[in-house]
Amino acid sequence: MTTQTTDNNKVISINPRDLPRRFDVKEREAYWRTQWDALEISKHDKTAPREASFVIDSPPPTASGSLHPGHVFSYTHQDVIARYRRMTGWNVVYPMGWDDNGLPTERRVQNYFGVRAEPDVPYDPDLNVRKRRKELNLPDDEQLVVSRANFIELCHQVTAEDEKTYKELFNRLGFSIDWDEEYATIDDRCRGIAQRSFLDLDERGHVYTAELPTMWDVDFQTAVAQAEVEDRPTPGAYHDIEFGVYESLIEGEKGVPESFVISTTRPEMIPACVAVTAHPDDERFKPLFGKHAITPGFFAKVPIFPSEKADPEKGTGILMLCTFGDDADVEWWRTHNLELRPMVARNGEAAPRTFVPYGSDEPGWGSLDPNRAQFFYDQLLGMPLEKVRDKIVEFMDCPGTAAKTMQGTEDEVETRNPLQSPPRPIEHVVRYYEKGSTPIEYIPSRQWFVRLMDKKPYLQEIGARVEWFPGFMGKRYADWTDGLGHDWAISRQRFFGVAIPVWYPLDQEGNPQYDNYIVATDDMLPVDPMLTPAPGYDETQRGEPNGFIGEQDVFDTWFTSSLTPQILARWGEPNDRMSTLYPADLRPQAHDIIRTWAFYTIVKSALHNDDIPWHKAMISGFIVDPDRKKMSKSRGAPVTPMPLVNQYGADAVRYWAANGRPGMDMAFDDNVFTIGSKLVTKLYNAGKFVLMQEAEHGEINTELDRAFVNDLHDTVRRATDAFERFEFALALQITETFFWDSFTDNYIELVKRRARSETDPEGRASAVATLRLALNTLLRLFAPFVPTITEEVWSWTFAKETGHPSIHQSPWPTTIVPSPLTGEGQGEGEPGGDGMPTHYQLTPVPPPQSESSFQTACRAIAAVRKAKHEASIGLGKPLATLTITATQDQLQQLQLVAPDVADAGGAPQITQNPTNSDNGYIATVEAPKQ
RNA sequence: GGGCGGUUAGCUCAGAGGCCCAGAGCGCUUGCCUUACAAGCAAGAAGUCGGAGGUUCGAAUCCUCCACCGCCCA
Repeated sequence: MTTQTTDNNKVISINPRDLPRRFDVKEREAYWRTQWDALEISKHDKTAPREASFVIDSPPPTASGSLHPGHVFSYTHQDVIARYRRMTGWNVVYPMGWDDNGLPTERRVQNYFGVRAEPDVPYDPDLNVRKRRKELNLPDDEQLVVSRANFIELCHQVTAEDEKTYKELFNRLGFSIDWDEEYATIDDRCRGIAQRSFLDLDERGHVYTAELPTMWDVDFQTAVAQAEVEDRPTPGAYHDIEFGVYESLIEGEKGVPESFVISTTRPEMIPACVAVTAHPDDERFKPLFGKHAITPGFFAKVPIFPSEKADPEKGTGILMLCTFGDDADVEWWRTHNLELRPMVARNGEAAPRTFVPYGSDEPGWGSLDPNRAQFFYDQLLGMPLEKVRDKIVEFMDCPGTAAKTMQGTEDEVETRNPLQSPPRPIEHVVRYYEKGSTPIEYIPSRQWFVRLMDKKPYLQEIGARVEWFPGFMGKRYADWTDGLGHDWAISRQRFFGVAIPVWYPLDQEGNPQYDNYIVATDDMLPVDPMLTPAPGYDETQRGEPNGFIGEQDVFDTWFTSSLTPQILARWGEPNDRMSTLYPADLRPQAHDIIRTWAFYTIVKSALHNDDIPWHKAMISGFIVDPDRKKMSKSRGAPVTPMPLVNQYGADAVRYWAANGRPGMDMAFDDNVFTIGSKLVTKLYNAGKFVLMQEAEHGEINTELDRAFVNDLHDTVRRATDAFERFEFALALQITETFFWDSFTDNYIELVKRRARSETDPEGRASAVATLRLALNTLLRLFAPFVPTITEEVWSWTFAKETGHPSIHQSPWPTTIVPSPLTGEGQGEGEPGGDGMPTHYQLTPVPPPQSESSFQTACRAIAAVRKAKHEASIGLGKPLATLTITATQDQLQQLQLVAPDVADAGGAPQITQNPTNSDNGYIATVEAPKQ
């Protein structure tokens, strides 16, 4: 690009012939990405004080997940804010991390390599999966069993590859991420911080370990937390099954019914039934309260008690409690001190159990007829619950399971089958692990928990101190917190995760002393208790009586990712920056993870720091299908972002994303990409036109120009206001409308001739100065949205003129915006120190005689166009005469800008025709005689 | 069942007390190769602002109820 600098008194203009006719998006995007790296536009000043910094706690993506338009959408929102904040003088800290530990990666590794980890397999330092599979002649559908350490290595290998794909897209889109701050939630640093978090929570008494019924996924065989569970409509069936009444059948008590019918969707849980309940006001069952039921087939004697929570409308109104069918069972079991009969093994199959007579010393489940119970039960062994259900229904449809047979053998007793009628199919909602495909079970197991149930009001109070954009998202957080039903289960029975830094001493018999657990000391972090001995022990004592064992479980992924503000601030590390980077300023994220990421981050910040994790949370919406449904991978080919960038260019894709307001879902509509491309082209062409005008430097002295600058100021003010409220979509719209309608379609057309005038050097200088001021300003307003094209046009002359090689390092065009330089902004800012750059001031231009002069000119020229159109005169054709009819007042207004209007209309001058009726400006035109 | 959003032109969406007797882009109709731009410019057609009440001089906008769509939670 060459610029012409003829002499010092002329503006620097460009020769359009130096520029390609069309903007080569791909080539220039690649060029500017490289330039931005060289100019370090994404770097921040590590020595800057807290109040001058703007810290973005960006979401670390799971790279093993698939990229989709939603990523582009919400990450663009962040970058728009980051770029805007940089221009307003903030020291923007914009890091990026990867949240790769956890199930999605494990699953991907399992599928990708065809492997499975097992804890006791020895590590193979030279493992080559493909080779080994071949050696063992494994069929494709059989998994190779590898060691935990090998498996973890494979996870790292896969995520490293996947991260590249993400990084490439992020760079293509021009995200101004500071990659110096890159982290992964599984790297040494983050593992250390996650474990430090555990140590701190332990010290403060917020964690505990206990053997409790916990929500469990039988496929992945791990505990899951409430936040990871979702309800899904699932086909099921009601089974009406008759239970016996002990007091009546066995003891012969009069006035007590012999039996009652329970309607259940989970007949497979009958062996685990430990009680029966109905509503206390339910007349039908009042005689049963205080008595005992006999379960069909397994002949357990279980109490029948009244409970307010039983719904008389549901089923037959009386229900069985099992250990454990659902949340309510857990609650009843706890409050009524019921027996524990857990029948589901961790793999989701019926676990081996022994039935014994009541009163026996043998361990086992009591039964009035242990032999028959055992006979039935043993047929269920090794079956998944679904099969168990079928089998039990089968049992219930034969007389031998009837409770009444307790009075004698089935031959002697006239009875009927417990199953009263064929199952009645229904659809009901069932809880699933969000990544699983088999319903959640409640299985008693030893887990680690963070105590939350006692902290709801406190957590709500902290959440309320965060400023949410849009505001209603704050209510989502409050509602979720309000509805918490469990403490946070933080242990997971996985491999690729952060180890829980605890050990358990073993007693003389080699039994673990869970309550006397040993935690790591801070200087050991990060630590793997499976590899490092507990403090005070040596490795030879591992697993030995009086020795120790290390905790095998790892943390819930959210346990680490909830620490992103602390990770960024390097909490507890030698270069701890908590005092300069914490709490963060902005948490951008989508609304689906308010209950997880946002919630847990607030939990951690509250418990560790008694503070908010960030001042503001900007919540992005979702990308939905054109039919308003959630975009799903299952339906058709998913849209992947990279082809979109290739097709439309990064700026156009960003334009699309920036059109989605915070909190609002947006339909996927490729139309908007086209609009974005058009904007890019328009900026290119408008830039070319403005900068090719040659003129002397001069004052902006013409009424039209001054009025236009006045409108430009107004646009800057409104766009800035919108940005300050995180309404970037509105800011874009304001800028775009002004650019397209006011600037290119009207102002440029009005001054085109004057800008080239040979006879009016002052008017020409004024026009060119205004054009350049407007372009310069509008480019800056657009820069956060379409960084490439604005940088391109900026580079032609403005980079040199302003001394800012990159527009992205140039100041935002206003002085009213809050920033560390003006001492406003976050509310706690201090005035900027000496040597800080001053804001870019719009050239002080004197006010116009009438603020509406520009609008007047626009209305008048529109009337001229209309007249020309109606007279079938081409817009570019000259006119012999131009008469404008309007009221006296309007004509007076028009007088101020008449020469420009006449010029733009191609007329020598305007003939005024006053009228009393106000119909706006009406033009009458005459073409020149041929 | 509860909470939160949404419902405006054929499509995608702005507008949240008077500046709107209703706006943009796309699509549609008509005209224009006007030396920045045909990926453009201009002129047009097109909507009882989901429904019903209410407040008000005045309601797309505020209040109440209802319907439908979506999300979250039971």
